Amino acid sequence: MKRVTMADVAKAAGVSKSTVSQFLNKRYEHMGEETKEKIREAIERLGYHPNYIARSLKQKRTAMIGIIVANIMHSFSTEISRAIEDFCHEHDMHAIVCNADDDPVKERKYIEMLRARQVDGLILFPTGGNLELYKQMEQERYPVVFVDRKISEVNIRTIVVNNKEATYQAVAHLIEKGHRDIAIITPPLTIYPRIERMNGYKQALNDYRIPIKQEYMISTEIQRMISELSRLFALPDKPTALVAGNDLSFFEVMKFLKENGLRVPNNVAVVVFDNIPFASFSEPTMTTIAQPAYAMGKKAAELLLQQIHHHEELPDSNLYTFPCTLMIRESSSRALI
Amino acid sequence: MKRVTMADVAKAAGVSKSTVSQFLNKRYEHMGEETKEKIREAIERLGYHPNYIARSLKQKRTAMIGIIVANIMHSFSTEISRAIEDFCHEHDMHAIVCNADDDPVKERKYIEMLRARQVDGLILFPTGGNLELYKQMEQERYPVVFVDRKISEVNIRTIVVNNKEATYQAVAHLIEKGHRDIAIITPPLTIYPRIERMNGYKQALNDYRIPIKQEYMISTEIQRMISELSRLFALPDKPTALVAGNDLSFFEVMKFLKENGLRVPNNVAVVVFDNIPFASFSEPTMTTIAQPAYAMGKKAAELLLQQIHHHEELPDSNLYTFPCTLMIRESSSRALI
DNA sequence: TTGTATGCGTTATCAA
DNA sequence: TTGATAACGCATACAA
Repeated sequence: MKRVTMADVAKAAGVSKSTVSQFLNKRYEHMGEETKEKIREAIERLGYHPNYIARSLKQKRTAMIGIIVANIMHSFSTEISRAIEDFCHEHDMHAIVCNADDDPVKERKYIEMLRARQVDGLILFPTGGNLELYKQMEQERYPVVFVDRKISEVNIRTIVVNNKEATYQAVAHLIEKGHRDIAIITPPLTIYPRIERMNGYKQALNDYRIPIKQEYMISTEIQRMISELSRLFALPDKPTALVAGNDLSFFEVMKFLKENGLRVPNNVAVVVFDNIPFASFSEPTMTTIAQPAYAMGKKAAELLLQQIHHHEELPDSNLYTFPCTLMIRESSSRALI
Repeated sequence: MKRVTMADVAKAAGVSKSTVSQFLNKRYEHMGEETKEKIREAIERLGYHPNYIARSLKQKRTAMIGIIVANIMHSFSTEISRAIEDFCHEHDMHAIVCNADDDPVKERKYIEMLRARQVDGLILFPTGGNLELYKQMEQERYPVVFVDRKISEVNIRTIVVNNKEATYQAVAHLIEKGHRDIAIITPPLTIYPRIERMNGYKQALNDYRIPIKQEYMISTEIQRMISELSRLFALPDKPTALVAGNDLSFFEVMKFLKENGLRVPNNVAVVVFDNIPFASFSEPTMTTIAQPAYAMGKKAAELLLQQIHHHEELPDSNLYTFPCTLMIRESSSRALI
């Protein structure tokens, strides 16, 4: 398995390495037809394939970008990654996807690993736990785009959705269907979008003059959700509607309801913040707050490649907010009388 | 953003490049404590980070492997990828995931791209459309593991499941519940596992002396499934049970049933070949033929890293068959009287 | 214990 | 139009 190099090709074709290099880079404007043919033949005969590692070393670019997602188990993450990959593909770039599991230590490790591998830029779902590192990249003008979470301490282009407004709209929808006992369940309020979603929930209740009850707001680890839900539904004034703060919370909710023989929407209405692949054909169909993940990923890739290729200055605003769509389906459509 | 190199560190610390290199590779058995300290300090002060590209060029290894999956939209693919990544992670390797979309042209392109990037090995869901390329890798002894599909023309380690037996078992289960009109729907029979599943279906019917009907066996593009299902359920002897050959087919089946007001399992029993994330809490819960995807991915990674690190010879048998588990749930449990 | 010299496979600069 | 030659940043054999 000894690799054949450019030098081998050059020797076989009876020309110099530089000529072969020219040929490979399609810079054969003034190259003798006969020379080209010799090289072509030698490449074919030896089965030569260029070594991108060597090229990258010389050119100081790898044509690769890194993606560090918060949690690969969220379909939101995979959908965004897919969009980024598609965009990269169209621009002769490649993407390496890493999973930080919402852990700042892993995040740091991956940022360092990817930069050591000389990726040309980074798309990051920031945990928020590596401020100095973010700042360092900012001041080095290393190409970076943040997705899903705003980090106010740094000035880095960021793609987010209108978490607060979208949740507000969903809660308003439930209220208009007659619900007043509306609970919300999210993972711990450690990151920006979860806080914003919770704020949207509170704002809606406020605006509709419905008192906020602490016991209706659950923010806890996925593993503890089922037990918290038991507590919630043991209350004398149990909720008639439930907002799941993301897809993983929603799965826990569904497991809980199933186990306890609670029917949707008859016993409780459900709305979930996230795209659920089977929402449109589950029984019942599920009302979702759909994030435009594909468009967001595409935009992130676009912004990153812009930085990589044109070294552009940051515009005045570096926050790109995408609107969500409330997809009203059966799980929340039954009016409460 | 000018990179700081080992030479910079050496100069700043007042030592030579090689000493710094020794230090970085933890070969400081006989290194002066004072020298170490100087180097440590210089690295810290300059913010030096090693360049893995340069290191890879020299060492002729990148500590990266490539994964080329058939179709990233299958949860099977993502689950396997995740297992491979986890295993790599434990062994200080990294994985690049590419999506061939079951297209031999894309597959070839990715194989060439990944090898040009000098990945140390490849895990491949082979399309079957690049035999010469597979053979070439085999004879070059380039580390490769195949997953999901057996390619009989080459002698490459391959991880598969017992497609035929598992499908047989699922169909037998339906028969024992009283079904005799059992249909099966799969994507086109272009690849090994789909053919095997279909064979398992036929074998079961044969063994139970149930005549095989051509019109009960649908193998077509995802986009055309809904219309084929319409045809199927317009038959005078419409089926009472349906086997979905994979997750994407299953989604089409569910969409179709929903649109046509057909209930599971009352109007039709359903079994699906693939892990469905929500199978255990959907309404009804879904009977699945569960593939041990995580274990398969782990094994694939293990076999690959073995080849990479130990250049081992192929054992007598290069086929690793994993058994599936029939998870009987509500969608198929109602006995037909 | 540390330094010098050389090479990894490519591209870029400049001559010829 | 093509060819020497010097980088790119690191690792390593060998010398000091």
